[in-house]
Amino acid sequence: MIHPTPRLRFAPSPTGPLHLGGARTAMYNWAAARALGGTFLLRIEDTDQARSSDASLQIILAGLRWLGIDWDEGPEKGGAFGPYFQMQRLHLYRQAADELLARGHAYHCYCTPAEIEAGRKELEAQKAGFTGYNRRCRALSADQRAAFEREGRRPNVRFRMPDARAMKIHDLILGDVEVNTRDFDDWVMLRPDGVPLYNFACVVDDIGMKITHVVRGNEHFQNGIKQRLLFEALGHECPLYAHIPLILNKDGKKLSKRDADTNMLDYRDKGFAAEAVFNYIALLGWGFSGDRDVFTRDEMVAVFKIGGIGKSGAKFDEEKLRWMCGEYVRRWSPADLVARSRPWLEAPVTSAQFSPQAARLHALAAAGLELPPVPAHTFQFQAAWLQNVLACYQERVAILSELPGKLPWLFQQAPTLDAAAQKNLAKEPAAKDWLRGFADVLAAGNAPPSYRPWLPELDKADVRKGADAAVVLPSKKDAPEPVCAFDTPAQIEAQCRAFVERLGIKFGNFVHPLRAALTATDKGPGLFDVVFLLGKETCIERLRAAAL
RNA sequence: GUCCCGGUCGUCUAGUCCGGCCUAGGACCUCAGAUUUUCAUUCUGGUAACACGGGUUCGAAUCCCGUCCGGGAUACCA
Repeated sequence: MIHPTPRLRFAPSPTGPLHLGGARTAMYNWAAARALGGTFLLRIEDTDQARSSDASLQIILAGLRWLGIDWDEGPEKGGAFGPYFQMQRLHLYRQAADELLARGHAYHCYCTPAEIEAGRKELEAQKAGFTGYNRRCRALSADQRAAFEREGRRPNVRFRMPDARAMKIHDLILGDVEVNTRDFDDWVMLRPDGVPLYNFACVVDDIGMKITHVVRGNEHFQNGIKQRLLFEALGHECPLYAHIPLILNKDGKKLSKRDADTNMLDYRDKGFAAEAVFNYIALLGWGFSGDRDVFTRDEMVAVFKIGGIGKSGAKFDEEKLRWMCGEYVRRWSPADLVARSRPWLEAPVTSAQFSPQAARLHALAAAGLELPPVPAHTFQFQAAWLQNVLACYQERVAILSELPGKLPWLFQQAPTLDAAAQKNLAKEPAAKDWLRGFADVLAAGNAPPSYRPWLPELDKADVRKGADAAVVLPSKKDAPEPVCAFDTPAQIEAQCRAFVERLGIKFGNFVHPLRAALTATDKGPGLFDVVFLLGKETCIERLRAAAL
């Protein structure tokens, strides 16, 4: 047999957002298609008309795009095997159903839901192992059918399952599994209105779209049995199946579409990096190697094999996702860091659509935080300074939404001291004198000029006079001393140590009130990077204010 | 009820197919220490698992059987 071009699909139903499990299924299909050099397509299973919506579709597509899962055929793309929406393929299902009806693989069923339920109850009462549809309409005479029709009953079409056929099937992940058709229903293929149900539409489309590998959640394993039989009845070879274990929630149960916090876009809106989320999800049931957890999409594709997916369910661990995000944030170039942080920092823009800015507002409001106003022109006219600022936070942030809450000391004229800062300021009785003294040291020194985002008249010129271009922050221990027209952090530190020595106090004792006065908190970048970023005038002002 | 699947540190996993290199490796979390002007990063080290019981074998996390536990399916949802 000539091996056909691998074709894999992700077939979501637009009845809710893209959740974790769906994202992972899409990812594994995508990775397998890329690894096999095949085609990855998207098919929209919108036959549940009551619950499908265009809004859900858009959210699903946005989620996939955000994760970097691109498709070769499907919505917005087209392709030679379309249409890719099942509701646009109804004629194909009708045609296949007629064929099956004619060949005796399917039959019309006139039972009402109540009758089906009654039949099931009866089987239960008999303590029958199988308690599905009682197959009453399997052998209806022409007269019986006509009578039902006269009653106004509209039939659906059921698939005639083989009576008791032992099947040995192979699954790429589960291996060989033995099942018996007696444990399965004569399932409904087509509703009376001609809209197909999942198993039927799925197979007709997998045939029509020449799908070669099906990777999907384990909840579809039994459907796979029905589908194999349908392929056979239709005279086609079935694709290779791979049923992957479910992602479990904290309670160890199947993740539900209705778990709001599993919407992929929520992770985007909370500030998680897309690559990190991708990387983390890939790890839920699959291992890159015995000793590496962080890898790129390309690296994944290079080694991905469907059979390498694990068999047991995985619980989602947000702690590890968080760590993963930090790993990615720390790998970004300074320019990337600025670009990716921007939506979380910049003053909100008006937009009818979703914007990360809007999400940021929510996040901040929820945390009870004041907005860190980073004016748009700061990005434009103080780019070097801002880059230094953010670089100082690169290893202090894992999720971008955490960033704004850390920056008020740089963007407010008089940031409010938090409890820790107040404590550090009050600890040493002489602290105020020290601070006043250090203000004088700075006044005599040559620290860079201050940039003050809070001033109404914002200077669009380079108020920093090139200081940030000359000194790359954060300061590193063994880095060569930069050439700068102003005092560098290292030089400021030297001045500080000399000052402390003159005073005859311990450096460690001085540093805490100094940080408190300057940053209004007890955390943050290196102290002398802080002085450098704040600039001469602002530092002197804050030190003298704190000394009052 | 019936059918199917699964079960290695708290969590994600490597090892299982082709028994010995496994006194079970890595990562997250956690704890201790180092570095240090805070926080963070980084580094070092520690705690922590083969669900249980029987086999087979010189030898089992790996093969077989049973038990228990967990999950999925059993829709005119997908």
